[in-house]
Parts: sequence; C-alpha cells; structure tokens
Amino acid sequence: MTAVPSGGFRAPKGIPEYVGPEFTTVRDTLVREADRAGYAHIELPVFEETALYARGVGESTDVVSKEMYSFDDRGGRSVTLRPEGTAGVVRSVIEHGLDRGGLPVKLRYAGPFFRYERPQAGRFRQLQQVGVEAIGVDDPALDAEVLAVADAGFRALGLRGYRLEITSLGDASTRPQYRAELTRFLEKLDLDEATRERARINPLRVLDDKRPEVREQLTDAPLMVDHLSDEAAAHHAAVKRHLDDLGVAHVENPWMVRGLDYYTKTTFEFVHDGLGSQSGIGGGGRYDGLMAELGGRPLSGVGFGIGVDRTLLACRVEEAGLDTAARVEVFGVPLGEAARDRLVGIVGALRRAGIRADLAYGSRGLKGAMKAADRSGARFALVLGERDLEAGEIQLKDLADGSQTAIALDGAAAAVDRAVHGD
RNA sequence: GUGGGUGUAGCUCAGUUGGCAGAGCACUGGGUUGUGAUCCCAGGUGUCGCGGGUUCAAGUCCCGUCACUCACCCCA
Repeated sequence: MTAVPSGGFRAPKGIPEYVGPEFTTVRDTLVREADRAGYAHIELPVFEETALYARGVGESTDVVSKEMYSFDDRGGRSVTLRPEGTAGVVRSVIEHGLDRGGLPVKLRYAGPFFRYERPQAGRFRQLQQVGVEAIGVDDPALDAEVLAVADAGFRALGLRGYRLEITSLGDASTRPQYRAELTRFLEKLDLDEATRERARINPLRVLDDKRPEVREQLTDAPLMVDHLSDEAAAHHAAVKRHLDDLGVAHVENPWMVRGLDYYTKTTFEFVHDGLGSQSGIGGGGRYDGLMAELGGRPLSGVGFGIGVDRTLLACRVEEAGLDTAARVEVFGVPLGEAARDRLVGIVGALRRAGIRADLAYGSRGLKGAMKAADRSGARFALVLGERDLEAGEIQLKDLADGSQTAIALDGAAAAVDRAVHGD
C-alpha cells in the first residue's frame, strides 16, 4: 500500500472505499432482482443492543464471541455495530408487528456490516451486503424463490463462474441425535487442540475444515442429510425440485455448514472459484427458531446475504457487469470568458432537461478542454468561441465520429436534446 | 488470533558486490493562440513506510515497529 506522510490520515484498517460507479452498479443490480420479486425496502439501525446478536446469532459463533464491534454508549448501554442483517430484520418485524399482516413478510436491505476480523482478499471489517428475508411461511417454494433472486442478481451482472451449493441442516426433531453421533465420530479422530475445541462448541463446524489432513478423516463422517426427519427431507427434496423448475443450477454439498447458529433445514452458499480463499459471494438459509428466540411468534423465515464487495471482485475477475457508463452525455468546451459564461447557462438548461452535462472549468486551452471532453465519456462536445458568439452559433461535435455541425445559439439546449436522443 | 510475503513518484514496478533517485503509464503545457482519442517535444512533486543500528557512505545490510498482502481460522 502507499506510504502516508507522517501526520496523514488514512481510513481505518480493513475498511474499503469505493470510487466511481462500479460499487453502486453491483449493489443496485442485486437489489433490483429482490424488488422484482416483491421484497420491500427496510432501512435498519447500523447498531443494536448487544444482546440481540448474542441471542439471535448465537453465543457459540465466532461472529459473536470474537468479532463484534461492541461498546458502551454514553448511557452505559452495550451496543454493537451490526455484524449481519437477519437478527435486526427479525427484531424489527417483531417490534412493529409486521407479521400480523399478510404472510410472508418480504423485506430486502442493503448497507454496511461490521466484523472485527483480520483483513484479507475479500474480507473486510466493514463489509457491504444486500440481503432479503421472507418471514412467516414455511414453504419450500419460498426457499427456492430466495435462491432464485440471488441467482438472478449474479446473472444480471453477467457472472457465470459461480455455483450454488445447497444442503439441509435438518430441524429440531433430529438434529440433537445427529449431533451426538457426529461428536462420537469426531472424538475418535486425530485432531489438534484448536479443532477439538471447535468440535466441543459446535461439531458441525468441523465438517467444512479446508485442511486436506482433516478432510481425509471426514470422508466417512455421518452427514446431516442422512439423518433428516421425514418432514425436513421432504422439504429439502421440494426445494431442489423447485430450483430445477426455475432453472437455477445447484449442487448438493452435505459437508457445508453455516457459522450462524440460527439456520435450520435449507442452507446454501454461492461459491466463486476466482476469488482465492474468501470464495463465498453469498449465503443463507432457513431459520425456524429465530423469531421465537427473539420474543416473537414461532414463525419460520428464509433469507440470504450477498457480499457486495466479493461480488464486485468476482465481476472484476470475470470482467463482467461493469461497463463503465459515461459520466456525462454532453461536455462544454468554452474559448474565453464570454463563451464560458454563456455555456454555463446552456449546461444548466441541459441538466434541467434531464441530460447529464459538464463543462471545462478553469482557464484550460482548447486542446486541454477537448481532452477533458474526451475523458468525460460524453458523446457530444459543445464548442463555443468568440467567432461563434458573433455568428450566433455553437458547434456541436460528435466525439464518436468527429463530425461537427453549427447550430443556433438560441434554443441550443433543445437542439442538443434532440441530438442526444437521436434526432 | 496463528503463519508466510511485500513496503521506492498518483498507478505498476526496476534499482547490480552498499557509491548521484529511475522507467513505463497517468497528469500538465507546447508542437497546432478553433478541436479530443494517434504522433513528437518539454515538465516532477519521492521524509525510498516509520524509528534505531552498522558503515567514510544505506533504497540496498541488521534490529524493532507500523501498514499492506496471502494463507489458516471465520464468513459475505
């Protein structure tokens, strides 16, 4: 990274900044697909009381136990910068009784989340997510819809090099027995102390260890998908059938685990292979117990979170979805002060007409101003000098083919409007 | 939290056994005081990440530190 002069400020560690249109293009494309499926916008607090996450996300998760930005506010209340979105959405649904109307409640959100982690490629302390939640209906078709919305977002960006991995984490009726069986299996393995500790906290977590020596030992591990209740198994089969109907490609990955405790039944992750270690560009699943856990009615929900930062990285890797739109459509090139004064008014009129326009400020030479026009991405340059002022004209130059025509100064904005919109 | 790698111009980087701080790109101006994207010419602003040490001499060697980065872990 570049050196900063002593005394210079820099952004806090692990916090990315976005300059230019790429970030919003990715974020808004993902959001648009949720809008199409009828998800309403919800704007949530960026911090909540700490207990919400401790209870909702789960004390045993790494996110809660060692990655939260928690602090006491001036009133002595412990608050936490939101590490994920689902707990906040569920809290809001309960608090405002949104689940008393028609179900499911379908909401989508976008914004920054915070986790105190060691930064890495695709891993930030302030991460941007787009997410949806559909609460109140336990229907496998809804799981499939959520997955289809995420998939449509990635495809709308032109992404192709990702896959959807899916599995079921079962429900409360058989998970405890499975968990006990897995624990007995893991106890027989040759594992280091840190991994044993993880197994004690949550044995499922060990299943997706990436180290080859651990993976080898896990090939015969009991899997949740083989221990599903009849209901969970039927749900899982139905989700996959709906995905096939929707044309959403997916692969079963029975070793996949989510790091957040609230997931049940359907869980999934979108994986991109071009990103190095942090390959998950989105993930989520169904949560049967979260509403009740947070004091609401015992309703099931399903949702996803997509990492906008990682999706942006994936777009760069695939060179997809990031056609940089021109900053403006028309660029004014004045020669001299009188021309500049007149162009300021014309550019203003163009903007009022809904045309994106800019002009060369300062005292640049003609050549420099033309260069600026070129860099702006504008299709047209409006060149105005003394000669034109005397003739009552302005030069409209098509920067794509170099052709130039004189148009009357009076009503120039309307003429430019016609040229921009194709005659 | 653990383990590697790297810090030189706005960006990407070169810099020999320790001996004058460099290139390309970008930027600004000019060639053409009325025309961009091509071409030619000119122009540089760097605490060589920071602090200490060794040396006649440190971008270069040593120690520390900070930052960035990759992997583990975790997850989006």
